[in-house]
Amino acid sequence: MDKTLSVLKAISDKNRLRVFCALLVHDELCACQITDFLQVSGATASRHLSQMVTAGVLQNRKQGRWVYYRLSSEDPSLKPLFKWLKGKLENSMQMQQDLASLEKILLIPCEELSRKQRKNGTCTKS
Amino acid sequence: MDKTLSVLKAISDKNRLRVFCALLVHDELCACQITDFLQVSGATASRHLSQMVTAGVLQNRKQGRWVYYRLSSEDPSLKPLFKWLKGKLENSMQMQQDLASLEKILLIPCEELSRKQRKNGTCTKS
DNA sequence: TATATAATTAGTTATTTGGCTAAATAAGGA
DNA sequence: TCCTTATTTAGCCAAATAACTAATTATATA
Repeated sequence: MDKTLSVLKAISDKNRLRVFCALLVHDELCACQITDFLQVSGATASRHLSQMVTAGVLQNRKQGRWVYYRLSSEDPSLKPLFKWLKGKLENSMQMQQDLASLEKILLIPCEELSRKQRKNGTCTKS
Repeated sequence: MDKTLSVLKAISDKNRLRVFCALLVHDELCACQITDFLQVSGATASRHLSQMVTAGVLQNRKQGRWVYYRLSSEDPSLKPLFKWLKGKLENSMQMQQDLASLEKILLIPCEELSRKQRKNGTCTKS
């Protein structure tokens, strides 16, 4: 039950659920892209991501200085949950807005995103 | 997304998930039975229950002074989630212990449970 | 090797949450 | 009607959580 609880907790926060949604559509996203998308500090994004990894919802891989996250395929028993969430969320307003803003973010190279984040301290609009 | 989030939050607390499990097995339980089973104050149990009702996870019916709770059948889109949870939880240690303790609780008439709860102030073991 | 930098961890603070007791509400029965 | 009582609501407090900034870690490159 505790394992299941940690999975549920990992997706029952708005920002974490937004990350989950984003990864339903875009197989893999870099930490800096997720940071920009959520409009929170890099540290905050990192903590959310690591909680999701610990719960087994996400997995990550490090490539150079960049860390890429994707939905975990480790535990097949999560599949039905993921599928259910996809059905529930794919037509939500929030998700559509998020996907639109992601499209723009993905056009910007990671270097530039990171530079912007460094400059702004915390992430701000545009 | 907010609706889905409230469903997820409604089941991502240990005590609320335990109530959910109990109702997977026992179609309907009285508030006082749930209170005794969770070993928390009646007020606390009531708050958890009402959160689950608000989220659409449970429904209730009042019969005289007693209020009975069951899993909601209002929203069919929740079915797959419930089914998934059932599969994940039905063999958990916690659930087995809870079901065993529920068996004993169900032997006691509600009047007696309530009397005990009133006496103890907060609920205590045995 | 030294510097720059993406990400994470530590430390702090504000908010949310879950618990309690006490008071209020609602329903049955004398 | 008045009293009892099952449940809920209100008000409070402690613990958990999510946010930030600053410090640390790990990696690429000059």
